[in-house]
Amino acid sequence: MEAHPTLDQLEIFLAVVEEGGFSAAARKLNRAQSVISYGVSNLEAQLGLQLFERTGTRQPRLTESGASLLQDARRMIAGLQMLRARAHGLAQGLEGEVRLAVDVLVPMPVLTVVLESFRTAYPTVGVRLYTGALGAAADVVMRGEANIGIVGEAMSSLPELVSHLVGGNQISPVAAPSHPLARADAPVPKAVLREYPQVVISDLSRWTDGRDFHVYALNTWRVSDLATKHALISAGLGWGGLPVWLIHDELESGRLVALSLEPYPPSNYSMFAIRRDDKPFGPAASWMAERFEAAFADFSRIRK
Amino acid sequence: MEAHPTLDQLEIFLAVVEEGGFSAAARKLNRAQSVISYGVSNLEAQLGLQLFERTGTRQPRLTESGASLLQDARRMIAGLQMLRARAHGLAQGLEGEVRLAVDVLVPMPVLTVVLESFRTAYPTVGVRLYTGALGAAADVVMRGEANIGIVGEAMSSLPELVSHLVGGNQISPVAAPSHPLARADAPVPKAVLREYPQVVISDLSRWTDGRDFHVYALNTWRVSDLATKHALISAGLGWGGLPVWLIHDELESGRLVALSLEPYPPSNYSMFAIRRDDKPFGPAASWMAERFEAAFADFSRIRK
DNA sequence: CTTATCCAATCAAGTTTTCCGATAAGTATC
DNA sequence: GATACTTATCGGAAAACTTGATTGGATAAG
Repeated sequence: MEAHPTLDQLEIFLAVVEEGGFSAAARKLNRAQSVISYGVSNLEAQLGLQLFERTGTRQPRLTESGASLLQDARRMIAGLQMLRARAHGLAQGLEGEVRLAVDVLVPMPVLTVVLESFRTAYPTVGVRLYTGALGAAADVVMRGEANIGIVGEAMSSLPELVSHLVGGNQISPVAAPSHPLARADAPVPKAVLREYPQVVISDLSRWTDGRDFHVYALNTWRVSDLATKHALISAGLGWGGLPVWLIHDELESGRLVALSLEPYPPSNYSMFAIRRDDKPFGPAASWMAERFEAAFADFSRIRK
Repeated sequence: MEAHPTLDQLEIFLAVVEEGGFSAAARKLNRAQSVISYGVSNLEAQLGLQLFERTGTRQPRLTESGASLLQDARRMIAGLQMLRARAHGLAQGLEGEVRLAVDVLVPMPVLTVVLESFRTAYPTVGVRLYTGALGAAADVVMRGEANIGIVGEAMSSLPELVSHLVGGNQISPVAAPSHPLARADAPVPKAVLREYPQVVISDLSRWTDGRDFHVYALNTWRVSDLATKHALISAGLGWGGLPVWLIHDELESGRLVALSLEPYPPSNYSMFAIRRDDKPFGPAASWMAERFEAAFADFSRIRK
């Protein structure tokens, strides 16, 4: 009653079920047949019930109870294999977890493709994901909460960070078709531009405090995330820069219009993988950084 | 390398982490302190890594690897307890699984309340849920695929079934307010009624084949589920009976109108728990049947 | 500074468990 | 009925586990 079932016993149990017999299980596990018999009867004694119906018939059959417990046994063995795989990875220097901070400008298709392939390549390495605008993602890396960040150019040049170019991102100033700028003569000079409210992502981290990028208007809407910026611009409340991947369909269908502005041409916003200089990548993190580079390349190839 | 970690070792590991020390873990587990030492170092050897940082310090601290594996270890022990609990239940005659077939007329709030309380009362008993209209649910019980059914009156009187009244269900003929019957003089006689298309749930099981209940119209829409019936009636394509619990809000707001029909008054449709006479309920199934009765009672009390 | 206390590691010895190989008893198939 | 295959069981050997005592080290109190 005190005694626990053993993983060994559960493994025997599974082998018997899968192979359909005690002897076959013994062969599969490379152990004596008596061990199987012994193991099964011990397991049955500890659980206080019969797992197999073996009334002299050639093949023992699972009882109903056995079938119910089979699922638990499978879970246990799967968990064991997971644990062993993780331990094996850790023993070889793999991280137990990668904490990734991404800027909101990283195209979602790139992010999902990378995460998906990462999961199959490193099933034992957990992923923790932080997202933030502009400085926020870099800030998380600076504080050591994330060990890899994918951020824009401006953030990657801080002295405590090591950065590596992984790809680019087309940003274009846009507005709703009903917006006056959409119908103005191109290119719009700076002096005109500043008269129209601009939607700007603002960020509360200390690294970008007070700095503005491509802000020309006197009047700004400050939002904290890309979705809100997108919504405000779509609603015609103002103009602003948005990544082309996000609004590709809307540009095609005319629900948004690309603006031609003198001081703000459509620009390629480079993205960098960053880490703190005193926290080198483990194998999984550096694999992930390479994968981001490849995914960015694939992504811009498809867009063209 | 071949040797598996043992559940015993994992339990020791957890105890050390929770108690914060080897000796404390020994006290908790009522075992000699050397066992803890032995067990931890064996586990570390088998996994090929260090779990604790113990550089002469008073309290051993988890390494990063240890923290990663801790979660797996917890899962394993939780799984073990689940398995043992299920085995304990099975040994005492509990079912490993209850297969429940419900008629679509069972109010969803009743069903969810019962399933929720069942899950807390019998966490080790799995539930498989079948839903169907009219005969379908009873059919599943007849065929032995489900061991408990909650069905309407007509299905419960088959000779191979044992049935028990668990509650009732108000059914009312209704139509959209735009429907001619909604504005007709009440009560509508049968001869008039048959001129308007009726939406009827039809069921393909052999037990109700060819039988119809409360079908008066010459022209019928035959659908296979309640949601479709509901949608067709709401759209004004026809009239038909719907359970009051489903359309309570729509009756209040006037989006549906209760009809007063001479041959089809609002009726109480009784619901029965059924089982095959040669397959008696186990303890969990009979608890569930009782719970359905209580839930139906609560439900109709609240509706009043 | 000394002493007492608590801790983890290790060792030797006894006990229990597990394993193997052989054997027995039984069942399908030919 | 012979044969080839099962599962159960037993005895002896090997391995693993447990215990209790001891050691060396770190902390806290006197």
